[in-house]
Amino acid sequence: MSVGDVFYLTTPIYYVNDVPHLGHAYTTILADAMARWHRLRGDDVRSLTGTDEHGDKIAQSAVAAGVSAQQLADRNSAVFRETWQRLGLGHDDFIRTTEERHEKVVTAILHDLWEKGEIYLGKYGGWYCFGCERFYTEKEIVDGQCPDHRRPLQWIEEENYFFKMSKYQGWLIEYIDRHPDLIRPERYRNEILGFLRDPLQDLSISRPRTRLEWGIPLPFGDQYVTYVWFDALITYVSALGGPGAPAFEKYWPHVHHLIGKDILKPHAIYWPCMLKAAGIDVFSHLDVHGFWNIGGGKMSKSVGNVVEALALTEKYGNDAFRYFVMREMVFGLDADFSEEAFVARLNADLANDLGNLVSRATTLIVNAGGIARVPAAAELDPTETTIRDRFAQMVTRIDREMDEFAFQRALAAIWELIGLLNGYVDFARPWDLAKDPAARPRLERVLYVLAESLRFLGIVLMPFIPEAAAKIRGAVGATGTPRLAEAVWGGLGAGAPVTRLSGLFPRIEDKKGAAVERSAEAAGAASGVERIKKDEFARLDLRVAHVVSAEAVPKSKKLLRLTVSLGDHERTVVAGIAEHYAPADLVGTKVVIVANLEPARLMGIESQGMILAGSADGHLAVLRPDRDLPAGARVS
RNA sequence: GGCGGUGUAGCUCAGCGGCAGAGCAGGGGUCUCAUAAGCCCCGUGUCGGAGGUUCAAUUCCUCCCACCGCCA
Repeated sequence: MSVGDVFYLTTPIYYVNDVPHLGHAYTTILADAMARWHRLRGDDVRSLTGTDEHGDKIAQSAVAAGVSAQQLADRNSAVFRETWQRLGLGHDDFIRTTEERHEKVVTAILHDLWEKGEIYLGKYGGWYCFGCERFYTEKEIVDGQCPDHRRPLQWIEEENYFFKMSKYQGWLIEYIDRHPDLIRPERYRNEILGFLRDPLQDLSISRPRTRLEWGIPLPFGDQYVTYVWFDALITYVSALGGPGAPAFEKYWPHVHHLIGKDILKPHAIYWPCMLKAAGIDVFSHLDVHGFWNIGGGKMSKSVGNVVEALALTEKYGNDAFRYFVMREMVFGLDADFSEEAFVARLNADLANDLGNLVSRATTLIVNAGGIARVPAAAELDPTETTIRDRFAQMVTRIDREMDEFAFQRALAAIWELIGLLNGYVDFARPWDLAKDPAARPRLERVLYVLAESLRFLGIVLMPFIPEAAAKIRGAVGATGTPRLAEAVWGGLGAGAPVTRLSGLFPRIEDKKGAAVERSAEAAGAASGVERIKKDEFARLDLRVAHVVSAEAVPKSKKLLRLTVSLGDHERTVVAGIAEHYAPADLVGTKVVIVANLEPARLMGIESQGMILAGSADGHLAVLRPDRDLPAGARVS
């Protein structure tokens, strides 16, 4: 790529039936860093994020919450917006699928496709559960019944509009073949090519209003609304004003879609076919990242997980969080997220290497009374010319790595320089030079190399850790918005006002805590029980629940299916107590449940919680409050 | 079941035909400007297993095992 390029980057348009979690944050952080990198280069950048707000799930959640779909969407969309703000993540545009500017473009594209004969009315048949308001596949069905409601399913044939996607199969395979870097990394490209070896089906793009009102009406069939995926993908285009709009003409030819691997198929298959049919150029790149596993380490033992990951930003700062997710994960692959790994990175890379370098360099300069002059290139010794040359090579390398979304390698390149500079300080020994008046010229040269290095680092670090980068630039007297063009050796003037900058990234000293933890683990190993802190216990949401109904789960000896009330709502809980309690023993009584347990599927039934019971020698007793408490009362 | 991927030092991974590498962790040494940070030194590990191709295989091929992904 060359400087001054146009760059359009999109994150997925996040579905608002969920709160922002680590996965959303990761994508948005990458997008922010990538956009900052291109701005630094001097490119004409536009970045987009937003929220996807139509569809079944939103409509259902709204009913459950007792608000309108629009109200729910407004509320949840705002949560995303606020989260990005809190994490310091910017974007040029935030689009919502419920906005008029979007609906207009969707309607226009649908109309166009209908006129071109790309859409037809067809019949679809499937097993439908009126309780769940959804179709089930043959595999999901248990004994011909809905796995959730245990009610007979009905075979429904309904008419829907279909997009003639199948006819684009051959074209798409050829297109992907001819554009090796369309889908990156390669593993996902191969996955899509593998998928395309089987026949492609036409895509249902409508839902009848008898089932779902919450969507964009089809312009050619007012009994229907548009299927969410068809609607949501078009945001990438509608945010630019749609085909023909000035922003569209400028930015669309340079679009990069950044997504997680979970939404690969709609982006790599539906979307290019839709674009082709609509006569719009296919996006230039689809960049696919992996998942964070929150499994290993401390967090798995705790109840919370995803939310805790975001809480680390509050604890350690946005920059540290950004740095960790970009440095730890190889773009495209999965990685493990744990507080231990986070703290290890923070201490080793940010505190020991970078923070300490900044601290010692600025202290040395300030102690020596500042830097007095800019040395001529000829005065540099071999170590210093190496540093100068390595900085130049580093810029080229970051550019290359960022072109491939290889954030981890771009950061590794910067940290190689940081290591080199720490070595240079030890080698040059400016504290000794300061004791010898005759060594003053040499001292000034060394300090200049350090100050200039910090200025350089302050520029290239900006996309990755913007707050720290600004502080570093400030410490060597650089102001304003940095540009990559300034990342040229020798840019720092004579007598630049250097100020001491210490504690940029304080070390996380948790030795005491770690020791306590180890001894607790040792004690736990002896007794078979691990000790936990009080706040860990507090993460359990224990509630008094009123048992509304109970029934044995068919074909299971142990399981009872209970419907319990928590006062403001009811939920289904599956308990392995059928050998000890008859359903009638429980109905009408109050029990204690773990209310924030991750839902689990038992015998095809989703259990949203766990009943507390004690057991010994084969006897089992359900815990019940010995005085009356209202359903929903908190237990602590 | 089909297709694909991965398996390399305690951990995370790079290398992908020519004497086994990095970072972290661990051990030893050293400086004192610095955030008890830095710097230097220390790694024979059946490169998952078994065959094969080759002058030479961690690297290519076949089979097997384990894990993962996509599809059914």
